[in-house]
Amino acid sequence: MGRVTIVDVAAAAGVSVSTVSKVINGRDGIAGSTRLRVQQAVSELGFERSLVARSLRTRRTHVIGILVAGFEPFSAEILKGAATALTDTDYELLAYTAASRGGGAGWERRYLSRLGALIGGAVLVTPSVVDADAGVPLVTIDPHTGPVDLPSVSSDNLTGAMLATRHLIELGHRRIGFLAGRPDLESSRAREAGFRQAMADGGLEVDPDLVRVGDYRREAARAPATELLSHRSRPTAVFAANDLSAMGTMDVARELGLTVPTDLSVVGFDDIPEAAVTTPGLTTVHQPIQQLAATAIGLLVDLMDEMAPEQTHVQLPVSLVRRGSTARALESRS
Amino acid sequence: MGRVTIVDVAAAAGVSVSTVSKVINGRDGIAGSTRLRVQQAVSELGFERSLVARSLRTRRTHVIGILVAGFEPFSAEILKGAATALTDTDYELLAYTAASRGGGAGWERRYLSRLGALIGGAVLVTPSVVDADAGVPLVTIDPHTGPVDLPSVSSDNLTGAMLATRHLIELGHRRIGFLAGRPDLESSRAREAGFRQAMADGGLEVDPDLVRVGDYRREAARAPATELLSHRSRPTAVFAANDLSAMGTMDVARELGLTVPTDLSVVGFDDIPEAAVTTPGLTTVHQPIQQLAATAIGLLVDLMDEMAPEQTHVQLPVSLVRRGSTARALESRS
DNA sequence: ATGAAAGCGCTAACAC
DNA sequence: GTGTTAGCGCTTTCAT
Repeated sequence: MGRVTIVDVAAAAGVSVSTVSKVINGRDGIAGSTRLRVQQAVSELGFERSLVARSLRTRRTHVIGILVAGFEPFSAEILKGAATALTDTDYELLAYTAASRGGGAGWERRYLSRLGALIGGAVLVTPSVVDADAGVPLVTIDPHTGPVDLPSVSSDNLTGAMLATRHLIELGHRRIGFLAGRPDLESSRAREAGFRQAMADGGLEVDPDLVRVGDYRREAARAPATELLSHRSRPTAVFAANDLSAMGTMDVARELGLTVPTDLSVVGFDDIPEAAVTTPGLTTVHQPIQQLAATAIGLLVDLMDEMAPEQTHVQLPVSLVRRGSTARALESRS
Repeated sequence: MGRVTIVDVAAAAGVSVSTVSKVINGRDGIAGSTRLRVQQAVSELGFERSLVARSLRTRRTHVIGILVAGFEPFSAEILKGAATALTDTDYELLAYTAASRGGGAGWERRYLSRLGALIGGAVLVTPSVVDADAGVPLVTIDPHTGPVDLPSVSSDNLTGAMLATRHLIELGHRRIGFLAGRPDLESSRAREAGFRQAMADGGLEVDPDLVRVGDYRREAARAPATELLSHRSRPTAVFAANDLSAMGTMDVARELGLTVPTDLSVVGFDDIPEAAVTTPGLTTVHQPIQQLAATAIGLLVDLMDEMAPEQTHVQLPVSLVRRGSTARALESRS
């Protein structure tokens, strides 16, 4: 038998659909006996109301959308953090992404339109462009650089990048390459700024030839990493703007016959779980990704409850995690 | 301005909504000039059709649902695998879960009802009870034990458990505890069977006191693990039915002042990325989780295209990954 | 080639 | 206390 609808329940209980609707929504003004009859019909038929039909009609659901450009390690951590933050609440979580790579530019707006009122609010993960109004409360994680000023949660990317770069400098590296991330994101800019500042602080200059742009994906890092590593005077260390790019760089290094960390030190950013599994383990800047998510969920829930959150731009601290992918620079070794 | 609907587009283009609908759905029987005018209106207004309204009307969407009991490491890997498998197709991916713990019994059916035709098919991850018919094609990953026979994808759990147990036996362990998983899942039963068989093969008997039941969650492992480890004659090794339980066991061991692997060896199952990050790293049975997902997606897409998949029950191979959480048994050490 | 109208499952006025 | 009705945004006959 097909899906059971409110009409079936009404028929079974011998009442009208609006009565059923009132019962399942806990409205009052319903005789106790009627309520009972309806409830019985509901459980007998195993009725569950359609989120779709309901959201088409009302302007609010209890579903939180997490909109991401793709399911990769970073967003997966976000999902875990969001779920944990929502444990034992009655919210439901809906993560959405187009399968096609990155969803294309402006995916956030498209997803939001497509989902409509299905979700009562959304967390946008690394969004590029969003026009402020979507009809539902929005919170961003690691957002783009730009004019629209949505509540946001991010890490202290500047400090993180300085930590990573300084670590390399302390190991004696002088020629340090930088593999940047998605240029549209604030995080990416901050990481580049941190890199440059730490280099300047260390009295080193940045060779423009040793700066390349990736887009945070492992595969996309291959081309720029290859350029970096086949440079006639190649760097002895590379700071990649995220772990996936760093892993891509290590892939390329291996193919080029370079040993990490002997011939090349590599530092990433994020500290996704995968970073510990590479060989050698990846030295990286730890971002509290799950906390980022929990914080975003906190802000969003406040917004959905029509409470003004206390802060609308939250920045969380980062730290350096040393693993096996970095070592003293060759020339400075005994 | 509120969300732009098909009505707005129709008004802007000076045509009826049905004409707009035909254009955006590529139906023919539309004058070229009209089509152009509509398309222009669509892009000018940034119109994106509502998945919700559409799915209410039609009986099929291009959205694949991944229904999970929660976003934890295993399901996160599934998501990554599914996304990778669908790269550059025009499917969209929607992962859904209730925030409340586990979603309650029968969550699969509830989610399915709530989502209705919003999704054109679904992958059910570790489902307990599903009545076959949901109106859309369904594929399960690591399903329950029971009568309903949906297409399924799982790992060779029996062999995996034997591998893990045999490894412990080879290290000289004799008192080996087992921390089982969700009893409703086929995987859990198979892992227990594998454990028992390997024990028997090794000429060891299973002490019923050393078998406890968890439910695959880290926190839920605390109680049974505590019982196991505070047993008067405690085991020198524990095989936990999944990594999260194994990590919970290590948590308890630490609190009890036991050092892993010196005082206690621990083996898990799954090889989630987190397993490599524990201290010491967790020895575990590697399951190709992302491949499980890719396989399930393959079956589902066939079903959605109304093609009969070649096989409906797929089992993937596993392997043992040795890390730091296992060592020779104390009594057998020099 | 185009439009009017019905209807998907539900909720919310408003009537009785 | 309960039922009737309109309508959310869309697709789809069926007229015109």
